[in-house]
Amino acid sequence: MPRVGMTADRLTQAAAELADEIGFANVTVSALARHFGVKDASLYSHIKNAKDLRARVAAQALTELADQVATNMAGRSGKDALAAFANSYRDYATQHPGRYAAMQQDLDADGPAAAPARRHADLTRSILHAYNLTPEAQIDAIRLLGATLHGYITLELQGSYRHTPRPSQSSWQVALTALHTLLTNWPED
Amino acid sequence: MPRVGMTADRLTQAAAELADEIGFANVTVSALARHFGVKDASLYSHIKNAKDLRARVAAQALTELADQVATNMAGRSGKDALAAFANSYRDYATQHPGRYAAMQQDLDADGPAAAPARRHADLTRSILHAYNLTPEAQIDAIRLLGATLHGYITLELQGSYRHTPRPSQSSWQVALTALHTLLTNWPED
DNA sequence: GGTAGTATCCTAGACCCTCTAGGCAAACCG
DNA sequence: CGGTTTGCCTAGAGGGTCTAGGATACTACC
Repeated sequence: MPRVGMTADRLTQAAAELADEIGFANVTVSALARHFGVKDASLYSHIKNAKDLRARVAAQALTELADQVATNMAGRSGKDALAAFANSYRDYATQHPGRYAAMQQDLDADGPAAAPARRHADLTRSILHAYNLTPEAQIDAIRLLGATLHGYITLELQGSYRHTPRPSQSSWQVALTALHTLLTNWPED
Repeated sequence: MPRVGMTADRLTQAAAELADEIGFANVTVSALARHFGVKDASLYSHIKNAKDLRARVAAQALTELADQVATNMAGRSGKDALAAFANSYRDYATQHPGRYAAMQQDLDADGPAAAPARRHADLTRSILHAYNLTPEAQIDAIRLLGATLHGYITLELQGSYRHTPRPSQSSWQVALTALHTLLTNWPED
């Protein structure tokens, strides 16, 4: 029995790729073992259990995405930063639907995904610097922004916009413009 | 062996209640059979398979929610209608998280949930009557509205807003006001 | 290069969930 | 009241999760 050379990281990477191919819900310990030509039980030396595997995939995806967001936002501010931020999310979700789905699970506050999740919160806040908001307005704005983008991407990925002639790209542009206008003229009270 | 008197509808109803109690993901044929004090195999005379069961729960939830939305929106228009619509969704999701999760699955276009899903599309469109939009703007508005509300509710339910002092209710009100303002002053082009 | 130790992968097996096939009996219906 | 339907059953195959414990490929040290 030659050793395959599995490590937690290689398993996570393979699981992430598998998620994009067959859907995150179908990423099982068994499927992953099959992919490596190995018995199920062998994986449990590297991962705690199935939930742990999924959390690792989520952590990896969150890190990748945060890197892309940070890169694309570099040197931009205001509307450009907003667009870069939003488009990074949407593009990532389109290119890696399985990984994006992985990020949506209930992830434990002490799991491997906790640290990268905080990075996302910071990146989101950084967009709002240009828009001079009071601390409370900032919280509302973050929530609204996150909700809108996440909601749009989820529904688009789910296929909700496919049965209407108008291209999703147009609606997306309109949404971004609307968010920018809203942030610029945030209701005082 | 006394007969329990299961029907597809009673199973669906019980599955919906179970979903709210233990989470939609944990609603299995086995769990449902246990709940009725019956063997797993017995359920398959009433439902096609596990997927069918879940689709039925989704259909039931969609119908219930559409009824509530329609009731709460009756006689209202403009901002009142928008608020009634949005709050109906949010309240339903809060009171019935399992059922709300059921609605988010990929549901086949020919499954039991197809008809109620169309009702929701119609109800959403009816909100926009008051806001005089061009046909294309209407599509963009529906998408943006749906995305924002769905995104907000999903994130709130997921607990994303629990670790910040500001009450979610305040942010929700701000979001509704912002949506109303946006719809009232929809960007011409 | 031999040997001791460790990490990797294995077999075996328990448990849960899904679903099919076929049997028996309760309920209904003429 | 006897026949048919239908509801629930047992039996069992197949797949996923996970633990315990055994065997072997590698590593490191003498």
